[in-house]
Amino acid sequence: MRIAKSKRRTSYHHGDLAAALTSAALKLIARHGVEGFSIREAATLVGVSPSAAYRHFADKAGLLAAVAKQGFARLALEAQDAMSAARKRHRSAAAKAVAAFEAQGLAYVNFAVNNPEQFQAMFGRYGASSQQPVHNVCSTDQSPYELLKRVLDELMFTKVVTPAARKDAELLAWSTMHGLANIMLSHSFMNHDNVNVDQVTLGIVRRLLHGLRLD
Amino acid sequence: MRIAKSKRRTSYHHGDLAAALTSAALKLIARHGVEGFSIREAATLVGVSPSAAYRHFADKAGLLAAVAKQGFARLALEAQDAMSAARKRHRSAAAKAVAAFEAQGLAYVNFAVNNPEQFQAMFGRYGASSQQPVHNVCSTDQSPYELLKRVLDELMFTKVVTPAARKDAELLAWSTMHGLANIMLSHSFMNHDNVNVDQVTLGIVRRLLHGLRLD
DNA sequence: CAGATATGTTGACGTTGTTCACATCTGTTT
DNA sequence: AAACAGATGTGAACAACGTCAACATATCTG
Repeated sequence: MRIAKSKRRTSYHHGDLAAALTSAALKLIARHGVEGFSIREAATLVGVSPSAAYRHFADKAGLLAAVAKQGFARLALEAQDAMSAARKRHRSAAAKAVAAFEAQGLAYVNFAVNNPEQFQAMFGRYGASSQQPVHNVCSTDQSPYELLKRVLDELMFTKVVTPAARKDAELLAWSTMHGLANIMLSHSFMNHDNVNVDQVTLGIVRRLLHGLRLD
Repeated sequence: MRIAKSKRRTSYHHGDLAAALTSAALKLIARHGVEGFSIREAATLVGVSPSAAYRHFADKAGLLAAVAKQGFARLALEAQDAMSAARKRHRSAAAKAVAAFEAQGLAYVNFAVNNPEQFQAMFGRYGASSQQPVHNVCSTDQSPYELLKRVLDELMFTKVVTPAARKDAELLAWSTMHGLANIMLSHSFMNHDNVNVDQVTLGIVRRLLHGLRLD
């Protein structure tokens, strides 16, 4: 793993090393993958000695957790944008809810496909989330699971369902979306070279929606 | 990472180092996780010098791929056993198909929950499957995706559906099962301490089955 | 201005993946 | 049986890694 050239800086102190390191980490993760990432390379890229990183992060996992955190924030933002845009295209509350649900699924899968390595840092076993509880790495209002729960509520607000059935519906929807996202970027058991991600995703989301009818 | 004591052996040659190494790797992966696994520790555990491993595997990823391969074989076996047992409990072909589908889902999720690290080696980005095409690591008749396709065929053999709809159904089912398995072992966005894995899984599988109606 | 605190550097330790030259065993050919 | 070739294991080495302790320097607070 060749180490890239270092930037120079004039002052002894960096200014915002923590942010610079997470952003460098994001770049490097995108390049060599999460497992190929090294704290030393990130430090060198930022133009700082490797041990400087330890003033801002407990260890390698800590840095990766910061990358994951950033990812959750961005995903929540993108999903919410997509949802509110989708809602604007319809009049009735029911149609709005359906459109929002579809938009959320599309946003989720697209995020995974377009940022596979960050997605891996967010959900993978290596970097974050699974060694530590998710709350350390993702606030409640950015949790994709919470987001999905909310749009599901919107979708079923008229129906009267038992709490258990609601919980089942949540888990089913979350499983399907999470599974689809993982499959889309795993390059396993699929040849999605000639595949339109949006189209396939929308197909699955609609079928899921259809299956979610709680009757 | 402390290295365990080594076994002794009498002869210069080992006999079946490849198998011994994969089995040691499986043990160690179960202990420290995939990312904490080292080829040196496996070699030491088997009682052999680290470089000996390179006579049997190209590199670390190669060894992990072997572990993954073993996992696919075992999963296929368990799933098929569970399916044929389930089929025996019913008379009509339709009921058999439904029972087999349920059994397959249960087997899949249970395998993931009971062998989380091997599951990770099979599907994770680190060890295998994603750097190399799956065929290197899992033969067609052991592919969980193929298995699921077959049981889906059985399930829908009466219905006439377009190939596109069938493909959609396959992807939906595969996404849901794979997603559920991942969620079950991610300890994220769920507190499944007081959770009966079989019961929850069966609930999801039945709901999926319900959503799969191709009308 | 002075001390305290935050931040960055240097150098080191132990571990890792991997390779190369060498040793030893096994099987085949003469 | 002797000689050889191929397969398999060893030992020492290399560069890179995560992490830490001792030290240096900048910034903040009084």
